[in-house]
Amino acid sequence: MARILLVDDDAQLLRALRINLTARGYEVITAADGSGALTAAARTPPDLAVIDLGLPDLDGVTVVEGLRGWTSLPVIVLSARDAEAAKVAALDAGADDYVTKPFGMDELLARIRAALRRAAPASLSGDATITTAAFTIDLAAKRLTTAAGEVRLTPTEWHLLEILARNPGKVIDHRRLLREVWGPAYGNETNYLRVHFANLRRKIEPDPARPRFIVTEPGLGYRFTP
Amino acid sequence: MARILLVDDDAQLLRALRINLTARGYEVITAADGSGALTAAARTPPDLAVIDLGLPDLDGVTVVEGLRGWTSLPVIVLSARDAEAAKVAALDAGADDYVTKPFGMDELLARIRAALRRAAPASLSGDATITTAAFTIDLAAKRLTTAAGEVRLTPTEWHLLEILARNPGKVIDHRRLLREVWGPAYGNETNYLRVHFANLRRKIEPDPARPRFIVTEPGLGYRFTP
DNA sequence: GCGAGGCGTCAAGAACGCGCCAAGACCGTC
DNA sequence: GACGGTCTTGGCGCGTTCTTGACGCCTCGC
Repeated sequence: MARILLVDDDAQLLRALRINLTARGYEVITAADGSGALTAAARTPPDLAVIDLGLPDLDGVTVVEGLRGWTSLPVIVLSARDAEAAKVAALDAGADDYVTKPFGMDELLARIRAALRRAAPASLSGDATITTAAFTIDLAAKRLTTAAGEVRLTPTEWHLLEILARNPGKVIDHRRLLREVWGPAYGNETNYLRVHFANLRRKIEPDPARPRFIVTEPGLGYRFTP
Repeated sequence: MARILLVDDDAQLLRALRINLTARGYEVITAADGSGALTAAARTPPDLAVIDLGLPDLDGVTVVEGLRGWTSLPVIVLSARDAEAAKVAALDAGADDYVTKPFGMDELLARIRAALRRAAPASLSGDATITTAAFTIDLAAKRLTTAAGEVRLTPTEWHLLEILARNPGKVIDHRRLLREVWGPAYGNETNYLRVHFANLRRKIEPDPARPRFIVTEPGLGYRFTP
């Protein structure tokens, strides 16, 4: 089920939330401060984040902005204050929802459900299979079959192919590819892309020397053309 | 701009909301009861709906379910009651957000912005295309097609064209073009512009010697005329 | 009429981005 | 501890793109 990142410096509350969420089948990872939250999100990207505004190191709004730089996962902000200005700032920074402490657990759970429900179609986007003249991608099952049979891809190769396949015809930035696959700290290591796309092409392109589906747009990025 | 459907039986509140929203550039349609809301939404589909829970005819939750049957537009529910059960019911019925009366106008506006921002990529996707008599620019996919077929542009050519195309009809300063493409340290190297615009014109103008779409404004800058 | 500045054009060298190869580092499994 | 798979890192060659300088044309002001 969905993985949720909890960020709060109140150990009590963190524990209560973790118990409630795991009891309902969510996978929970936690962080006690802002920088910890950002690294945790980069290491094991969650499907949703619940972030307290009053963190010991960074402002909650800063954390939201840090996440929004490279991912569009839903963010629910918690806050002890009822200040309207803080709500507006957090929402405009990219947060999806705002819950004021003290809150009822059922309400938070309902808001989490609502946020995940909204995000679901975007990430799973309808048919989870994409077919081209040379191969078929089953995104849900993580399977790729060519005329010659099934092809095994490494995790990184999947990640790259998935991003391209979800935006068919569009050029995807070097930076965006690096950030989404390797984390927000990356952005200039284009050699990573060169190597992994070379491997990917060798596995799925009929003629890897003259790629037809994974096209390079020099200086811009890569494009998937079905 | 975005069209918003307001549903409330309190004429006072309806008026206040309408004034605030139209002042910010939203198009507003209103309904005073549930059935009116459903027919209004069907006739002129809004981009977002704000629905009061306590309506004279139908329950607000019923209205949300009625909308969810055929559209996925974002719904924000208003309610005078602070009952948690009602919040949970509304959110699980498909509402995206829940605001308890009395609420601050700024907060509601921020929540509307957040909901619209979330919905934007799904409904606008691929809308970033500009068409002229000679070619069409797809900014999202970084594609430019003329009558003769697709044309490949270099990164700098894209950058320059994009700036002009996003401000159609407006003259863009030499300095601004240089700063946006080459960085803040540049500002006087107008020869760069001459060379790259010459290349660009050779690729996209029907008669590069007599440019029709990328016009030079001597001493000022360049202008894009669709 | 004449000079100055702005612009378009061209061509050559420099710089860059990309594909490719191969060796080393890392990690979990047996 | 050996092993296979995967990811990182560095280097090389090639083609493209960018930069740079030079030249001629046009317009405008004197």
